Amino acid sequence: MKDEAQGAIRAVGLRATRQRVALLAALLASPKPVSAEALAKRLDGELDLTTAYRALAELTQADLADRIVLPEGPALYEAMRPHHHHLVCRLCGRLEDVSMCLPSTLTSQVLAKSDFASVEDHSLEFFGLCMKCAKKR
Amino acid sequence: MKDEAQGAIRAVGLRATRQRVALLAALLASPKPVSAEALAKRLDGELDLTTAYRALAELTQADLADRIVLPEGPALYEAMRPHHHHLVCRLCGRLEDVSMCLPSTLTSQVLAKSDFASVEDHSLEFFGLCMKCAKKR
DNA sequence: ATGGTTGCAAACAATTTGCACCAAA
DNA sequence: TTTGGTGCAAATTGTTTGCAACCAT
Repeated sequence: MKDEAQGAIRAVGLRATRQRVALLAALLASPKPVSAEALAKRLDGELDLTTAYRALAELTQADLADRIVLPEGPALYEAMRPHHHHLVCRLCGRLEDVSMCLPSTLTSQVLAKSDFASVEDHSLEFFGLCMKCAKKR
Repeated sequence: MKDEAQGAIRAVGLRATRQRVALLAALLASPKPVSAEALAKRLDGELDLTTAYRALAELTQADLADRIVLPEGPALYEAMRPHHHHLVCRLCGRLEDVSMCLPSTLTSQVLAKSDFASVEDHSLEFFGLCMKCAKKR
């Protein structure tokens, strides 16, 4: 796991410091997106929260990590995986992966109708109620 | 404009205070989404920034305003209009409306494949380069 | 060796909260 | 009149920056 992290970091031209390797390894090991604070806490003593923010910014720029911004709370990070989206419970925040994506025709229609030169990316999150929270109502 | 704002506020069961009416009127008058701070500044003396935040939260809950959270910078607000999305320039932040939306079949597929009880809403923003910024490269 | 990287403290940005005063219904 | 709303100041939360010590290459 650490080896994979180390290789990936070197591959994008970054120095493989102890902290960055530990961070990416933790990210790869995490089944769910996590906040910078949670990562720093999980790796208590191995890296400072400031370093976590700096490293996450680098990994995100290098496309080794993905940064998810939700309407509430801190940004969440996950190791880069095939393009996907999320479904978030409005009440408890529970988060599930969504593999489906926009039809590519939609993106080209958006570009065609716009005054933009290019449309390169999008963010798409779904909001609803998870089973548990739906039952409580 | 103020009358429209006052009526709308009363219609959702909120008190039509001077500040709330001014805020919603400003929101209705604004062609583009604006931050709470920009609104408070625009209405300098008419309402405090704190009040702006409080009022915007109420209007948003009452579906009179929409809150847009982008990956950077403060949340932006706009008077509620028919459901739509945005296209944001990665370099200058220029923001354009997108009237197109997800095919409804996509949302039901997402629900079907998930462990959720319902999918009620989504956020969808597109990112690209506006004409001006594309030329500068 | 040396230039990028780290940790700590301090700054910052966006937003929220507490509380005494004020105003809409 | 009374219940909720407002402004101001202060607290919180999330994130960034400055800088001396440090370590990967």
